Amino acid sequence: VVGPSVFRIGELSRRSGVSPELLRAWERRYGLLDPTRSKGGLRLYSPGDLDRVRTMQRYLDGGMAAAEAATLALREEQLERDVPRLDPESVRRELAASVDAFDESRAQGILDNLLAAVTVDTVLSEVVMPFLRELGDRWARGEASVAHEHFASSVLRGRMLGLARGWGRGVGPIALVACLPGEQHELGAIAFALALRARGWRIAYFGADTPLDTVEQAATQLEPSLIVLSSVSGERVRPIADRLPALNRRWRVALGGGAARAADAAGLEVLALPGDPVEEAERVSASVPSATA
Amino acid sequence: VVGPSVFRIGELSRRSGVSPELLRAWERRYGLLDPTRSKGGLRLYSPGDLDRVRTMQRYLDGGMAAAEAATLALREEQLERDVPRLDPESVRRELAASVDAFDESRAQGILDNLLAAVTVDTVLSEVVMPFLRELGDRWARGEASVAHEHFASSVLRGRMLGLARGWGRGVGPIALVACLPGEQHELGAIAFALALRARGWRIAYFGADTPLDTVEQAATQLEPSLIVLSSVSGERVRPIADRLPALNRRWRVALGGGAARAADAAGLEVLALPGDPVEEAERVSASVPSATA
Amino acid sequence: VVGPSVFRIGELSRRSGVSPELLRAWERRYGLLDPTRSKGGLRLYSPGDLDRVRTMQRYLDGGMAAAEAATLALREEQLERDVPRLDPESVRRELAASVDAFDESRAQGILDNLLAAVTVDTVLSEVVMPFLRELGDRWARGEASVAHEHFASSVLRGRMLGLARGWGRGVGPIALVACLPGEQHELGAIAFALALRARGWRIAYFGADTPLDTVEQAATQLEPSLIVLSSVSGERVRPIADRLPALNRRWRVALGGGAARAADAAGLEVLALPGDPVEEAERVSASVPSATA
DNA sequence: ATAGGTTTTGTCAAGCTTTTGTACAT
DNA sequence: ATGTACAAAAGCTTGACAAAACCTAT
Repeated sequence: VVGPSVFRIGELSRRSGVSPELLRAWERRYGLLDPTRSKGGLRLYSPGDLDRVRTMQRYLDGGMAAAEAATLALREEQLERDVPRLDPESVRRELAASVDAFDESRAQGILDNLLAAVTVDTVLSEVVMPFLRELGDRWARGEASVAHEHFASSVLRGRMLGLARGWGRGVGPIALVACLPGEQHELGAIAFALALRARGWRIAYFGADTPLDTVEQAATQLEPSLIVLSSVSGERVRPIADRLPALNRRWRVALGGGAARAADAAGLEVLALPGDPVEEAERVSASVPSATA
Repeated sequence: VVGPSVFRIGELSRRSGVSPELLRAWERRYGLLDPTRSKGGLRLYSPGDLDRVRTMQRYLDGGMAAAEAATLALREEQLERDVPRLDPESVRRELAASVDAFDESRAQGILDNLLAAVTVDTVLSEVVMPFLRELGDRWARGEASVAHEHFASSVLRGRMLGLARGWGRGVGPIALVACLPGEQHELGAIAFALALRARGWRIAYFGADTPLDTVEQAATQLEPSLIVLSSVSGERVRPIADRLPALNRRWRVALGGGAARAADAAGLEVLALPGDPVEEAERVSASVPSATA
Repeated sequence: VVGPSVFRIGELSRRSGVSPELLRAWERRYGLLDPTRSKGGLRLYSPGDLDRVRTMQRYLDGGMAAAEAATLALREEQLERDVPRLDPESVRRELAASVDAFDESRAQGILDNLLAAVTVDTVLSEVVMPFLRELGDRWARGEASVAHEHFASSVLRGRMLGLARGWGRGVGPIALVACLPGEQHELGAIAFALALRARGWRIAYFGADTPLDTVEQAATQLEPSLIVLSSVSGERVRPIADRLPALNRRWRVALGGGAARAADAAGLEVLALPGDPVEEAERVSASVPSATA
């Protein structure tokens, strides 16, 4: 991430304007730099090291004392000058770190920055969904606890529902979104609903563990253009498989997440949305006639 | 959120103009500051501490005794932290205070809190639009400067255009939104467009000072369900009044803001939207047939 | 023009300007060259070897020591790689296509991808600014309409102001950024401000068409380390030329864009920033040593 | 506000090693 | 052409020092 180690101390000094002695002092005292060494023991610095020295200089110019300047230079994020940007990989890593520390305000800050820089679609498909997958994997490997998973999903759920505010309003086609009976994981469903909303749909959202009767009753009243039922695990499908055809006759029914794969396997005729919520939303949305005035 | 502890007492003194001895006295006597310490025992202050000192100075300048000033400075911070107030009145007051101080970051924070709690519609009609009106009034009374108006509208515009991201996507009816030729104030137009977006419309936005030829050309390409032309002042209407009927024959044309009142007066047959952007958007949207699947 | 495809050490020396002894030393010490041999044992070099020697020389001139220069010359490809493959040309073409179609959502998608791949600096100087220039050219040639220009600048402005969120926060030096009276094009000013932000500055931004009184008043309150006034056209400078010296005495004033060239021509003593916003920001930032509060 | 002591930080020096261009002998 | 030698330039480590900035307590 920092580039090859190519400068000796003299060159770093020339480029930064900091004397070699001082560079060594900063290394020794604050660990500002950690150069690799040549075979003979000479320090070798990378372009990233040069950046770090310059950052340090900026803080010094700003009136900070060396020790504090160095601390800040070492953890760039703290200093709140972070330009929002999206490197999905590192954002996910940061998000993971904040979840590990149960640091909600940091997590919110990361999401704030992200949303300031980039569309909701991209946040969902490049950060949120991959992050959830990774968290699941880490949990499976025993590296993350149930507590972490709970924490992460409550933070993300709150944030996404914040974005969702008002999503039932308007003139677009209506999608009724719910999780299958027994299913507690809502995030996939919410992400899908948000992506539809970004495409002008109106959303009626029913959350986790929704009985089919509820769905049917609501649908009778709302006459949605699409009913989306979601579950992570495919096992939620079997218990209600015999009721889906009736539902599907009357409305257009789609299954999302693990349920989609199970439905495919079971030969159900419903629309399957097994993939990334944003992509599937795009696909579904493209297949619906557009509104006219 | 006070930030990292990075200033030694000398720097805090330089930035606040309060001597180090006095800063130490305030700490000892009133507990105004509670700096962390370096390994060697030096005081380390955060940017938040600097704010507190400045608040203290404000009270002192106001003629208050040091003890009282300190108590108030401490209490004020307490209040800011505890009360995530949603009372529109006080939110507008806070927003005004942050604009008076040209404090972008505080203004953003207020808007963050607001948007986390409340729909975009509400933010627009309860806070942003009234705030702009008040700012205009204060300006007319000589209490606010052009500088404040410029600053405020930059911040709000950025924020609202942030919310706008992706508003061209989807399946809803298309609204072409622009400001009349010569009109530089975009905020009303953006607010209206956002409110339409919240109702599922697709937006094509062309910004300030848009020539009618431009509008016509874009409309030919996009075939919008509605063309919205906005201006604060009614004077922008006369120069183009003779061209509106032709436009209105081919598409549905609406005028917003001051332009609406002027158009009414001039007996133009276009749709007039003189009121609050959100209400007008609701009205317009209700009158357009909804999309069906 | 094409020389022999192999040459002996004397010829390589003449062409590269490196003494034969040194060439042999580089071969022995760093394995920089691996010449074939003539029947009699003479070294035979290829044109590729000459390239490698020249590369080595480039690095040496760049201040690197011989061992490092050689290592880099040997894995040239490795180094090129760390510029993430981004073809600015084609991105700009795509952007142009989406603007031609007034397709906001596609434009946002392109920008999302871009921000995921490279820094804000790069987006500005490789894509946004060149794109705007091209759009201007296409407009001059009658290939793009005012509608397209309006549309594009709305989208880009929203995006850039999104990235701007929080740019007033922090501890860096303050830059007051505004467009000259009469100037409506803000994108250059915003780009410059973003580039400064990425270098640790705090930004107070006042937008298009800002009266000098406004600037002065805000400056009195903020005491910025730099005042940046921008305009595309040089004509905005004359009307206010007589007021600049007074401003410049009290604060450090810079003119950006077309205004910079006009100011130079008029013999004004202010700092001129005629070039690419990112480069100029780098230059300014290096030359303004300290923030004072 | 002052006095007397401590911490922080940039700089310097001594003594030794590594690196590298050039020179020379075979 | 090869191998060795050499000396200047640039680095390394350890240790020390003094000015500036801070501390506490009176």
